[in-house]
Amino acid sequence: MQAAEQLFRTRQFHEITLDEVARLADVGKGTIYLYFSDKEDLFFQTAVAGFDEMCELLRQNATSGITFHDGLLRTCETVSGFFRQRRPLFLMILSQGERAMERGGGLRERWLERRKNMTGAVAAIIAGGMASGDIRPDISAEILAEYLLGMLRTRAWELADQPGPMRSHAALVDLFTTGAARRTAPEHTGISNP
Amino acid sequence: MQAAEQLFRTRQFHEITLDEVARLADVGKGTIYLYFSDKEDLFFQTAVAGFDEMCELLRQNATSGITFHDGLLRTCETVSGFFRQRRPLFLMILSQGERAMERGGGLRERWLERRKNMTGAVAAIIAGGMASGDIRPDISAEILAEYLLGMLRTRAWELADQPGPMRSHAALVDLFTTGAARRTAPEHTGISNP
Amino acid sequence: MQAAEQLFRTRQFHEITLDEVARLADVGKGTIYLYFSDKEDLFFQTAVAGFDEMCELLRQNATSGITFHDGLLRTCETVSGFFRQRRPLFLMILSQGERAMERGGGLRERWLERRKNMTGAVAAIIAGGMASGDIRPDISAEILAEYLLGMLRTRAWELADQPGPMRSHAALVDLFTTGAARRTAPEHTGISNP
Amino acid sequence: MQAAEQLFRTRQFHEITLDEVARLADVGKGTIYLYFSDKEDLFFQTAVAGFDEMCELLRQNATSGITFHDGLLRTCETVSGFFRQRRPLFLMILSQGERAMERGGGLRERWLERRKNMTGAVAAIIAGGMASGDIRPDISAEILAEYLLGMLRTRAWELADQPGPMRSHAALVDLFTTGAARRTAPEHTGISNP
DNA sequence: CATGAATGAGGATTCATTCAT
DNA sequence: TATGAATGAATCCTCATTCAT
Repeated sequence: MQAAEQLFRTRQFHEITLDEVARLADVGKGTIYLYFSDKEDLFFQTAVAGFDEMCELLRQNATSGITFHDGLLRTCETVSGFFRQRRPLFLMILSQGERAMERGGGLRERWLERRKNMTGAVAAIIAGGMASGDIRPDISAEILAEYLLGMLRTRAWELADQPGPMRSHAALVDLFTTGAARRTAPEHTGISNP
Repeated sequence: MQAAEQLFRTRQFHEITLDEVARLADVGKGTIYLYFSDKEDLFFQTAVAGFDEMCELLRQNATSGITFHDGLLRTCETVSGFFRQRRPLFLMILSQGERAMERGGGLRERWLERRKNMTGAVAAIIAGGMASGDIRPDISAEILAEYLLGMLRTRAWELADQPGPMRSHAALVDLFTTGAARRTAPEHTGISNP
Repeated sequence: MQAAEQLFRTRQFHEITLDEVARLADVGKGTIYLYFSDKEDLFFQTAVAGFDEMCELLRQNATSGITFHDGLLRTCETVSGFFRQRRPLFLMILSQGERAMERGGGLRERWLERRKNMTGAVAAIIAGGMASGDIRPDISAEILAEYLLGMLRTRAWELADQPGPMRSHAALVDLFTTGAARRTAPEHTGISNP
Repeated sequence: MQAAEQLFRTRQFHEITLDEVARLADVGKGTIYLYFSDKEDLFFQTAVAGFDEMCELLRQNATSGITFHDGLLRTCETVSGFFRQRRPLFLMILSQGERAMERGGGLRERWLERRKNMTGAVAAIIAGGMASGDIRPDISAEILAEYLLGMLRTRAWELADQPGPMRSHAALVDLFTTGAARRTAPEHTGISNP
């Protein structure tokens, strides 16, 4: 049924009719209401499932025995794909997020849990970097994770059509780790200063 | 009339009725259609005006004769306030953005222009940092501006309720400029590398 | 707009669609919602208007300077016509009555007031009969009015298709006033015993 | 299965879902359709069963060897209980009555038969009164029965919350038999005229 | 016989938009 | 130019009914 999340990937909550969902899922309209109490419920279940899927991928990245740098790179790729592919879905999550807060039925809890899950998955990888001495320890891994996610979102949405060298995730990781300031000594991340 | 953007600040596009807008603006409903072709048009005009307002502020920051670092700080503060205060407005822009693309009437052009305006205002400040040698020149100022904006958005939205030291803009600027990597010489808030 | 009460005269609440009402009233569907908050509201306004109309007629009967007996007769005719013509409307009132009690907006008060109005109009005539010595004083006029209304309802609904002498209102009034018991001495109401 | 008439006692036809009925009866929803062709059929069967039950009680009253007056009193008590307890059921019968007329399947006949049954049971008792000389013979027992039922309905529905002396069935029987007119010889509860 | 998941027709309600004044 | 009453298309949701198991 969530296969009808396909619609949520490309269009917005209020642009999608349940008739459409039903038609695409090839079920009767009433059938949807057997499994979801609401249009909103359908949306949240779908969103939550998306999060879970991504978190699963992230966790797989984390457990594979590669270096921190490569792990971070792969994390970026995973998240990037998700963000780019599901822009409307994430927009919906963003905009409907607090709407969920006002609803009963434990949605609030489930929602916050998933959000924390996603951030946590990235934070875990960053925490690994702290442990290995690659990442500064003076900012919490969670906050760094949020900022990294913010940059990835920017890349996926605002810079989606930008050409050029900054397209590589390596460059993004470099910016995230070494910052925007000019460096006198060349670094190890592969982007050579002029 | 745009004073009715007050509504857009706290609620979503499809949650706002034109009756409300008209009532708040204290005009007849029909009057709106004398000045805006559409509900969507009203929205875009409002959004664009918001952008212009912010750009104006940014430009004032840029021209005042302060150091790059202070200018960047003030820029962050300006943008932050805008982001925090107008989360729903920006969400609308984000989500309705491509809708605008498909519409006629030069909206597409006007929209892209304003977006470029905002990014440009931040980019100009960053370009100043490049000129002064504070910012690495190997990534275009526009892209750096986008990322900075992304971090500011993250701070305004995702980290809105986070307590602690990362709340100061100084900390955010530090992260943006020096990066997340551990530095050999522990130097926490300075900008220039040793 | 209440001219669409015509529909309520012949069909039941849930058998009537607002499309029908709108079509018959020759207005847009939305227009109905400008004047009635609800389908239920439309129903109650209509019902109340019906009551008022009947009460108006009853009051006209009461004020005309005729004997008690003739007044009662005319009252019966008036009520009868209403009952027969608006069976579904009254059924609705009956069945939706308590529904109204649970709703806010002063509907409860308005409803009880109208009901009391109708009973009161009949009770006033009966009270006249008490004053003139025609009606027994040991039962309150209101209760007698209720029973008379009950008999009229029976006549209008259950006996609608009964042929024969009991069709005349005179006979009903006789039954109401002199009762069902056998009388030894002939009375003054015109129905002679065999 | 008709044990689910419990629902019909307190709510209206269109407020009751078959899911509810099935759940309460503790059978599958489909099972209902094995025994009833329709929701309406279920309703009529239930209503008819209610009538039969009441008629059975009435017949028991009639056959017990008590005086006419006591028999009438007990009849009133029996019917009253039924009316008060099943107001919604009778409303349904009233309002759906003609709907039954338009349906095939002999429902019309079955319905009219039961109606005649109930009236007949009361009429039989009244006919007994005619035979004993207690009841006037110039109005058919059936019609008198209808009016008596009408008064009982009024008492059960309209006067349900009325306090005071008219609450006793004796008073109602008195009104029915001796009428509302003032009597020259004040004789308040007796049945036979002097 | 019994079931209950699936169905989809049907209806109340909202709200952007128009247009006569 | 300003208005706001009128409009009706659009959509969520319910629930009687069916039918494969």
